[in-house]
Amino acid sequence: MTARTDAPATEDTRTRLLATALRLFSVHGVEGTSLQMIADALGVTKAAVYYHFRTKDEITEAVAEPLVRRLVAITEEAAAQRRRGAQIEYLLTGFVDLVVDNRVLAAVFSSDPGVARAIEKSLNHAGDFKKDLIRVIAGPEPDTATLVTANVTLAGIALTGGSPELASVDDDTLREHLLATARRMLGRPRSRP
Amino acid sequence: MTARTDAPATEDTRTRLLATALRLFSVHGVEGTSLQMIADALGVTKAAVYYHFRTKDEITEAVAEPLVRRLVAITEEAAAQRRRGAQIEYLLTGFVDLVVDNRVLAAVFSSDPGVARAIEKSLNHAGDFKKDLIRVIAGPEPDTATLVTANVTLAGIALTGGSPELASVDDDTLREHLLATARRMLGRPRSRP
DNA sequence: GTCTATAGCGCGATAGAC
DNA sequence: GTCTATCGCGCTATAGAC
Repeated sequence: MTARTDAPATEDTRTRLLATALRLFSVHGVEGTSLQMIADALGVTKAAVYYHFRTKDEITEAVAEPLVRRLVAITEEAAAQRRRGAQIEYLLTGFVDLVVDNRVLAAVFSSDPGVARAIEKSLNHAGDFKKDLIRVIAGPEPDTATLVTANVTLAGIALTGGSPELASVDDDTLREHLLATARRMLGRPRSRP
Repeated sequence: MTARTDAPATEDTRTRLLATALRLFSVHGVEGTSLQMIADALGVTKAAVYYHFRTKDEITEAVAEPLVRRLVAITEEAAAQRRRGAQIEYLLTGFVDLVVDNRVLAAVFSSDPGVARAIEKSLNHAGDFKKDLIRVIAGPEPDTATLVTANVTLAGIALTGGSPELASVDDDTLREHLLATARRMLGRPRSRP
């Protein structure tokens, strides 16, 4: 029973491929990364890449999947908190951690239109995770003001993580400042008229 | 002296082309819009488009130019205000107006990596307008906390303008809420420790 | 099961006819 | 000022070697 598991030996190349794609996506963006680049970096041909993934969108989705999974998990766990304050606090810390851990990639995935399409089309939940996220932050039946604030905060955090001006800031410092900024926006929703 | 001005009769087609490109960019994004689409929408061939612009980047730049010009003007006028509070207020209202007037396009231009490249490579100031913008908001020699807040706010506003969840909100309402959000973030910088 | 070779098609771009 | 023709490259697809 040494080599008879369900997981095929392909996993290794597949994993290397995803790691390579992730690195290239972070540097050149998704649309800026060609299958040829990925193949060259791996030392194989384009067709070999095509054996593991049938389309570029599938690669994009596979690279994004761990991030989206983590985001969905954070959203669900946040929603499970009893107090509203705890829900928001849980989601903010989780979201900021995610962005800081993936800096450039989070910005690329938040902004690159090709990525948004690939993710929302395939990651089976049909791309509602973004809506769920906003709903936890803004609460049930939010007014427009709250919706706008939630959108600005989350979009701003995601993009700011990959901002070149802040590349020299270390992770812990960035995390702290992003959290402080977010809390200032959303921490005490009851203090609004 | 009817047809002997320096401005060639080409201006008309060029303008139509830019208007068409702007519309298509707003719908499909820049990378999602092919020269063929633009040509078809105009009823000409790709090569005809190439008579007016040498590259797709040039079209992108030309479409973005009025927005960037307005942004640069707003930044300069804001910097010319005497009091810090007036500087921030001027820049915020101008920036929000710009975003609301161009909703989808502002989001596309803020996020699409292809656009960022095209703009920053060609619009002669070498793309420093973004830095200038942040500098007015964050003030001279800003600390990291202020930099982060400024980045989150501006990026968030630009992206939120084009957010599908807020498409049904009318311009005036959106403007009001974006401004309120921004002011809450940046309006009173002295109230920070 | 993993890869190479090769081909089709669309896109951005160029050269040159009208 | 607009067109046809053509090129190189990127994504996709298939046939077949190992």
